[in-house]
Amino acid sequence: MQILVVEDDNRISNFLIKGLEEFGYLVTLCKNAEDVLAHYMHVEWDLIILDIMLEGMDGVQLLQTLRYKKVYTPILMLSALNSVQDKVSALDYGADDYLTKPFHFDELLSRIKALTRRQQYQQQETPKAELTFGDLHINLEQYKVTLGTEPVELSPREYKLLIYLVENIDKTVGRIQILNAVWGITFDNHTNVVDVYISYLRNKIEKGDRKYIYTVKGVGYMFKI
Amino acid sequence: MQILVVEDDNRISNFLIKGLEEFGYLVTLCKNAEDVLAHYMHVEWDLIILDIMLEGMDGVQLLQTLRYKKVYTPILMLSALNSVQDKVSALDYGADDYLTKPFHFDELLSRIKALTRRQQYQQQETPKAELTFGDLHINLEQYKVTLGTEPVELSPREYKLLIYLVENIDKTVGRIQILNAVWGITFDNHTNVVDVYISYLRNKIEKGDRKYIYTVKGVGYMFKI
DNA sequence: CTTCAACTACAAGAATTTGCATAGATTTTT
DNA sequence: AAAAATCTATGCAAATTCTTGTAGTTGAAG
Repeated sequence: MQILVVEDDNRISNFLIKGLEEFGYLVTLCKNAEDVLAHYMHVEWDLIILDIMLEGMDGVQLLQTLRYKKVYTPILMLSALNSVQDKVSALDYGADDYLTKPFHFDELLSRIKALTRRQQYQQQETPKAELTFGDLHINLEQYKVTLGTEPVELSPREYKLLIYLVENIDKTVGRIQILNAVWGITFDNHTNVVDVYISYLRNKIEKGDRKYIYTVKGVGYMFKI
Repeated sequence: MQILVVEDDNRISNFLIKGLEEFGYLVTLCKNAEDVLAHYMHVEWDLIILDIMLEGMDGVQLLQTLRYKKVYTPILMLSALNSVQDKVSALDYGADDYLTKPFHFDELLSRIKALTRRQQYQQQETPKAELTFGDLHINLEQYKVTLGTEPVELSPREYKLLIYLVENIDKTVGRIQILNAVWGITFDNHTNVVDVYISYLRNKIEKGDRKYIYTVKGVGYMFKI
């Protein structure tokens, strides 16, 4: 689930990103409205969280522009004020929901769930806590991976990568695709972090001679039992 | 057990919060009806305690609005007057119980117990007052923790944190999640209070070499026997 | 079958982040 | 006023992340 956060206050954006990531969302931050239009529109976001108050073009203007451009991604507006006027204009211009700061994180989560319900049933109709692939066990609640009975110590990034591969089991996923999903949207394609982390993962979960991660030359990687 | 108190008189709210926390409830205060609708509705409260007299939108109006919005959380109304009219309209509009100030705390407690009985049997078929994890005993009624036979002196915040971790036993809880549940609403993630209090707790309950609180790197903490 | 360019694997280490302890400032309670 | 509790700030060691550079692999053209 990819969420774009448009917010120029670092304190708030940090809080949002960290919190949402704790709950398994992939979050990308954009600090101003102009950049959203210039660079972030070609990505298919599941949700956009948009602050009303922004330097330069403000949130409502961006909202208007997006809807004018026929972007129908669910949009959740954030505002510091509980101004009725703001709320009305936001909803008038096509926002899907509206939340005033500060809020309980639970509340944000439940609204996100409501707004992305359409997509959700595909991914998590029954959120399983335990996944098993041969010897490999992944406990999603405990963030714990074991190989047979042996625990596997994965760093956060390694874990995230494994989860992504596993979610796309039997499908080849490209490097850029992985980069987007695991590292967040980035325009840097002169990096080989993906290769490096695939290598780390292999060292940790393919200690036996069982193979899980297959290289698809020229394309990317595939997780397979 | 999470209780929301809606009350604008500080004297009364302090009294309620302190008293309820002594009996192990997690209490959140909201000072006006508007904020309840704006910020607190999407949290799954076990009980809402609602003063009839409030600045702005009053308790009965809020009650009506909540029920109209299909919020079926048990609601206990508080009133300064023993007005039959108030009582009738409160119960008419869907309050579950009604209490006039001043009241004996015992009475409030027994009504809370009655109102939350429905949920209780789901969570704790036999509502245990005493939780035991290895050497660690937590007496919820007496707000007392012992390690073996040795009493453990916890500050209120430490206790609240412990209870939250224990309620989520075997599940990893993130820092933001903890911050929200134990410290209340905040946008501040440039704080390390959670870490500090985890450390305090560990010092107090892991005096032997038994471990209870596990760090999940990059994510948060997990309570485990 | 050999060659070679493109692709992949991974070691080493620099840079950054994280978790934790400690000290002390501030607030609340007694 | 004293004590307790809460929270901030800081430093540091260890873990993590990511870059760079090199060696190895692959597979298609000759």
